[in-house]
Amino acid sequence: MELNKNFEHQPAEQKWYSHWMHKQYFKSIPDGREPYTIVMPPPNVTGVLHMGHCLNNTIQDILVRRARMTGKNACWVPGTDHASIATEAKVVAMLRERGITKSSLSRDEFLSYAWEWKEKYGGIILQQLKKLGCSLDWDRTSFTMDKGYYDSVIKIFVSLYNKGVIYRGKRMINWDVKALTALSDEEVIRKETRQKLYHLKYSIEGTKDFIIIATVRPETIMGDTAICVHPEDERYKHLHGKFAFVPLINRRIPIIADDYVTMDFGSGALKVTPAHDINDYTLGQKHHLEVIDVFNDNGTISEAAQIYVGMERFEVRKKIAIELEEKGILLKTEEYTSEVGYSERTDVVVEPRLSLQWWLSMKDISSPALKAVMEEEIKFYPSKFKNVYRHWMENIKDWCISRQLWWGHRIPAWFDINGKFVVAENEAAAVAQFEKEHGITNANLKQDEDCLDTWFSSWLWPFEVFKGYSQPNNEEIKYYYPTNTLVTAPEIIFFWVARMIMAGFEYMDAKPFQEVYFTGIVRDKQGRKMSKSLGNSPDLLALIDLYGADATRFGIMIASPAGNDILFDESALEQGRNFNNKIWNALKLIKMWEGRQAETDADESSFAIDWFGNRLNEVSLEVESMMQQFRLSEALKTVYSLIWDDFCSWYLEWIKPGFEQPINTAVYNKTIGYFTELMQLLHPFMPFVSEEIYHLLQETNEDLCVRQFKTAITPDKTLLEKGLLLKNTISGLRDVRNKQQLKPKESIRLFIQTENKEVFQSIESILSKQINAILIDFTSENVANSFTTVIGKDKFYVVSEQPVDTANQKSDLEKELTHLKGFLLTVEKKLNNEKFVQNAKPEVLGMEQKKKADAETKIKVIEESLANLVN
RNA sequence: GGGAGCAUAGCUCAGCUGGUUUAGAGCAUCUGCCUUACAAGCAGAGGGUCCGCGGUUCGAACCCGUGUGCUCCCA
Repeated sequence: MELNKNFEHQPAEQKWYSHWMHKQYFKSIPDGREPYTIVMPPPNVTGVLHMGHCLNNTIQDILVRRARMTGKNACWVPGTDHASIATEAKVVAMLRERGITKSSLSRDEFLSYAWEWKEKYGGIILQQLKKLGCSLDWDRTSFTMDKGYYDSVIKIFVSLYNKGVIYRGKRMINWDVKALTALSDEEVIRKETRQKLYHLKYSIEGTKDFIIIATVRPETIMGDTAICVHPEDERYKHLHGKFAFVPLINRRIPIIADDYVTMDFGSGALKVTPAHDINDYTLGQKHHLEVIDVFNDNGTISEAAQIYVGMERFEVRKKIAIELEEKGILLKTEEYTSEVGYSERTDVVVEPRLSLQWWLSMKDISSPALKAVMEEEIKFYPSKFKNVYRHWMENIKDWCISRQLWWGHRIPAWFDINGKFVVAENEAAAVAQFEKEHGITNANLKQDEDCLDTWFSSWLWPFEVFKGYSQPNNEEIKYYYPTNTLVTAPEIIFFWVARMIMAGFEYMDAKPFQEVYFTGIVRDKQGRKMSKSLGNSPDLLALIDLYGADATRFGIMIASPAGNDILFDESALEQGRNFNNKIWNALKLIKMWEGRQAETDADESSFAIDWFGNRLNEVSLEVESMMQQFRLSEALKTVYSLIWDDFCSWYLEWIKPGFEQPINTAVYNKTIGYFTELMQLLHPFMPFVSEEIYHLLQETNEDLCVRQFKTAITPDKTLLEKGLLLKNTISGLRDVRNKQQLKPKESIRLFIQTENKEVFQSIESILSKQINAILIDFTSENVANSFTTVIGKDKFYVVSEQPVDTANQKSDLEKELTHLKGFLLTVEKKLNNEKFVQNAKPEVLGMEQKKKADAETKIKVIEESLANLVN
């Protein structure tokens, strides 16, 4: 069979993905096996695949594929999130392009556009995950606004309302003036922002005096309803209880005292604007101040402000500053940097605003969720996130769950014209409920216009994808729940992870997952977070096309320990592609032997075969343990090095027959077996190339994708050590050849001075092949005209046609001698320390004694060599 | 302002219970090789004040304190 020069990823990816699908390997139905379940964090329905998804889903696929190969019934559930704000924003933008404004549409009209958009573009991301090789059970694809899921969200709202956990309340919220909706605290991004601090004069009633106020928001002065000073501030004690006038509009406001004020910030006097600042609001409530809202929903100035009505807030900031300056009220401005909140979705400055919203009381519902993580009923990897989690859960605030949007789950509250309301699953139930609660029959009710926060639906994800709430105790929920592993970004630990845990305990009476693996954040080479605005996010599909899905998976996994950010570097993908090529070439080599087998003497290769078999067992066990600890990056590195170094660089070279010579059939078959096992180990990480090679190695109807791992046995330590000795000896002697500037084709004669003659005899044939020696013999004394080297405790004399470079050799030996003597000194220092001998554990003591003996032997051997050199 | 974390080779990171040959790997670098699987390769080599200072200990990259620098979260 003629093989291509390089592995061609594109045809292999297409062929194997559709083959796996055809065989329904990813499909899971409950059976007698132990389940292994992962629910995918649902991406936004309008999203496209980016680096974060790539990392996250590669990790999940590795875990799922490995589980599938170890006897588990693996079930990985895909799906998408309706993402109310993000999706609605996209639909609004799309409509704007067509010349349609949202306000000109009815709710139903808008929603039909939104659904049309969702059907057209929704779920592109799921198709992209197939390119990456993700082994998802596609029949289970869920969407947070599927009919059944939608109904469950509504029912849960009603249930929580009836339990008294959901309430309606006027609170200070974060208002997005562009999206025209409330935002939860988590949706607000704080950024250091350069601002100006304006110092303004407020005149004091009945005097010619004035008080100076420093503010970054002069456009809100029309909403001022007090001035506050610190009660102990000597500068202002005479003003307590007096009144001042708001500049420009001359409204009379009291001067109050409260120790909330920081005396040494600005002038020490604070303007209190309860409608537009959370702290001022609290202060206002304490002192019973009036609340004057000077903004409209969209961030323009309202009638209540009296001036600048209808103008945009930041425009007004500039204009009012000019007016205040002209009128002599603005004393000075300073540069000032502070943190300002921006909307995560629209990136506009968030306006604190008093608003009537729906709230979920978090205190009771959160306590089992906190306990479960603290007591490791749910384990976090890495565990440092436990602290973060605890800190948030212990200071948890009520959750604002209403959003002024249409795309989402509409709040099931029904109002009459007088503002009386009931909460019910549907209109008919509401009418009945209204009669019960308010004594009014056949009331004319209108449903709340608002939607629920997206996370109020996705917190049900781990059980509702199995209909655990809508069809309690069904076969699937009983089998798959609690799920096994959640793989997610630490950014959404509060948004989503914490709330899923709460919902799990509240509605399933059990945790939603056993363990959470937090991935890192993908950053670019300079350590910047990848984002659209920076344009530093590479086109993932282009990368997959170029390097292949396996190489992409390799590149993103090779340097990404759990919870650490990963610096994305395209050269890692290149390394992955080179790895593919390496494996491919190993296959080509073996394929060359396919038709060139004979019943020759296999003794020469027996050591290689025994050694590699043991090495394979050793690494299999290591990988298993790393996988259990979620050390995926290290596991991949280990497999990489097993294949590249141990298999290709050592094993294959050791068994390789001479030019055009046949290979022993038994050795050949053994090698095919080893290669197969290597591909199996690699498969979870790089599924396509491994499946392709598996099928090319030998004709089979089985697929690697579902091949079960055999149990690794404990390796033979002496054999492994012998392998190590062989490797070290070969490297050491190759170094001698290099230093002697011997060409590969120039052969040498080798004399070994050792106490372990039998060991070297058993590896002699491999050794001679690897260092191109025409003769290997043993000696008990110095060999004349040779280049001497000491490897471990053994001495090697290399005889070649080249003249021996004594000076070079001498300096090498001296360097080694200095090192050893220094080393011996530290060991002796320890051993001569009485306290060490008394306190150290016996095995440590023994080790030190062995170190000393070894070093002394080596020193002796080197000194002898040096003495011989002088002669 | 409050809290958490990080600092080890040029880069990315291991180093898990303090002792495992005076610190390991991959990538990059350098030297030599187009050796009949692979130049996307082979063989070999060099490269370190384990951030600074102080302490605990027979013994510290690891534990404690402190300083510096960076990152993240919360207000």
